[in-house]
Amino acid sequence: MGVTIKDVARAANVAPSTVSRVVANHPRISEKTKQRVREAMEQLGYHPNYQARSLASKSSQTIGLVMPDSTDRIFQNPFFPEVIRGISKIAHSREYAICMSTGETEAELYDGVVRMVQGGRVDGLILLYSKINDRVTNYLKERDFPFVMVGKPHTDMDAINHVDNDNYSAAKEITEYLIKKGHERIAFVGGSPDMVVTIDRLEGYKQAITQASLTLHDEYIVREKVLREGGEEAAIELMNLPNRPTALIVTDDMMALGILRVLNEIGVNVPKDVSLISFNNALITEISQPPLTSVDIQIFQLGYQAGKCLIEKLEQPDEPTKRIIIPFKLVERNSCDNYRASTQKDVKKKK
Amino acid sequence: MGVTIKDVARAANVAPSTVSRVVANHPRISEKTKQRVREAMEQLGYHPNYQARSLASKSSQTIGLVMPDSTDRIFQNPFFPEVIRGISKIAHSREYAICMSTGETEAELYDGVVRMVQGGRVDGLILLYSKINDRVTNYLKERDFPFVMVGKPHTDMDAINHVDNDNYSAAKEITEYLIKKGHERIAFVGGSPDMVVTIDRLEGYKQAITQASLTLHDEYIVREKVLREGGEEAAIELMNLPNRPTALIVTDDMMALGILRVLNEIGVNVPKDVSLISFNNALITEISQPPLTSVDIQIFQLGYQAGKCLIEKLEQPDEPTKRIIIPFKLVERNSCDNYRASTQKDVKKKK
DNA sequence: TTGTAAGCGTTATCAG
DNA sequence: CTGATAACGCTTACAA
Repeated sequence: MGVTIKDVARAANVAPSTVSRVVANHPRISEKTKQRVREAMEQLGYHPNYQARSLASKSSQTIGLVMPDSTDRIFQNPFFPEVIRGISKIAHSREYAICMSTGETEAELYDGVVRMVQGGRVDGLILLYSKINDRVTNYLKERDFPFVMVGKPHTDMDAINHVDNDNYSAAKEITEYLIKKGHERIAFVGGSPDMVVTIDRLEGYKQAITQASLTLHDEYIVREKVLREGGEEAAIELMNLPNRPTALIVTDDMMALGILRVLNEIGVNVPKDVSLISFNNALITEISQPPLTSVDIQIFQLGYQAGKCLIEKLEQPDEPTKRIIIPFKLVERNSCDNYRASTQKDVKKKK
Repeated sequence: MGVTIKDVARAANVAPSTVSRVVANHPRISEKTKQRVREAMEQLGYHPNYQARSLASKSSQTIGLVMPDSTDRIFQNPFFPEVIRGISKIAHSREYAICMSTGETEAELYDGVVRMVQGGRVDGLILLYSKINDRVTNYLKERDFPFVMVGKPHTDMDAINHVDNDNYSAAKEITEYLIKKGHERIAFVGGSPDMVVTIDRLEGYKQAITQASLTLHDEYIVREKVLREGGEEAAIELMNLPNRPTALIVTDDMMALGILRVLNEIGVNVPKDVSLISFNNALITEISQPPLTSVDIQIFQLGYQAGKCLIEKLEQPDEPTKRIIIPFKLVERNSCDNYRASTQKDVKKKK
């Protein structure tokens, strides 16, 4: 295919090993030869062969990305491009390549990961999801293969590098935010119940409700597997409740958007009749009408820090296990309003 | 790191080369030894080392993905996850890995590609964009490196494998669709003017307008670099025109969504006052209110076929250059209506 | 500071 | 049908 280290060596009148050293910027090499070799490289258009390098050095300088299985349409969630952008950024600057692994089913995905790992294609992995009892996670832990998780591990928190938001606090905070606005009947619409993020946020929500001495209604809690369709059905059911909620916490912008639509269809106005608040702060929250109040979880940072953490681990294997918490920020737009009893049929107290 | 071909050979009492043959499913090998070797592999948990394999066979079995530079927020466009899903599907089934290349600037991106190519990291590339005078494209053409483009090449159409929609016809068709609905003042809001897709669609639009003997107003044609913000400004300008359009063709769903919002804000109702039709048929078109009429360009297929085309090229280098056209389909939702003069101040004729 | 030579884990070319 | 053996392009002791 191309020009090899030997060609360069010949051209520069040095040994191949010297060229290798120049490429690696080895300190004990004279400036003179460095110059000479670099010129030769330039002239011949030399580029190191990564396969050979990997083979010899037993490191591929590439990071593997593991997506959740793409059976549902979760993939269309802008979350992924954005984390990837963050990971790319740091990877690029540290000269790591990025390899993706996807699969339609969990088994396919697992297979892909095993091949990547055992085949030596990647030095480490970043898991772009966190769910309970995950085969991939178990496999990696068992093999003691370097990886970092975006999200909170369900078990072994202290043994798994991860970068996450404080989802518990975030959910608690926005619930309190709604309570402060006078809402007492607040519903929670979460994603798949086996995603850790759902669990955490639900916990924060519950805590806030309880702490405010409000009653926790089971009917107000919905967790749906499918990102969109589920949310929409859930919304209708919630609205059909005899004592329907006046505010909705939705754990994903896309889902919230879907809910917004059905609400409109059945004549429920946001934010007048129902307040809506969601997570992720994707581009669409700005575009939506009304623009959605949403929790900015800093997806880009999530990715960037995950990448950084992994690379550090790879380059200094004795680096301690880390837990990195990315701050969140509530971005207020126009989907939340104060509770006004007057607009509701089933009036309670409250002015 | 792990168990190698030699370990397996020893365990099965054969030569390493025999193991290699078994892995490759070489025909001239007895069933007996195949069995024996396979058992040994199973027992030892053998997985071939890809780096070594690549080095020896001079093929990496991986496909590189080249994204557009991520300076604007184009990356948040659901187009990308979806093409990637398509590419993944075929890649997975043919046992190819996927390597991503991104960069913030064009230069960074170009660098990444060169490293991938010259470093032997990938056997071929898929470009997920098509723009005029692209450095990456030129480089690949010059080196005669296998690649396929998603979209239509600006030049050398016959020499570049590509998969595309017939964007000219698509645009023409939807323009005619609007004309049939009675619209005579139809505006075109496209993306960056140096993306080939913008050029093609604009051409189709123009053709339809001219063929219907309507006048082509320059003020009705807008091309904006930035995906969202641009579109929104454009919409306001269009609406401020003395003779404002009654229908808008927007070349991207996200953009259309943004436009939809500003239209609402300035009191212009879609579809009553203005009809809106867009491209891509992303999930958000269903969620939007009103749901958007959009052209389904079958993004998944675009990716799948691009992957297939590349792999075929890689495995049979004498495969002729291909041009694959994926059919589109207009998906009617609720953002288009018949033109009704009554709702407009500046009444023309037309019933 | 630089050169020599032995791998890294495969595949491929010959023999047999 | 199977076994030696030489690459593949690079890194890295070990020498010099």
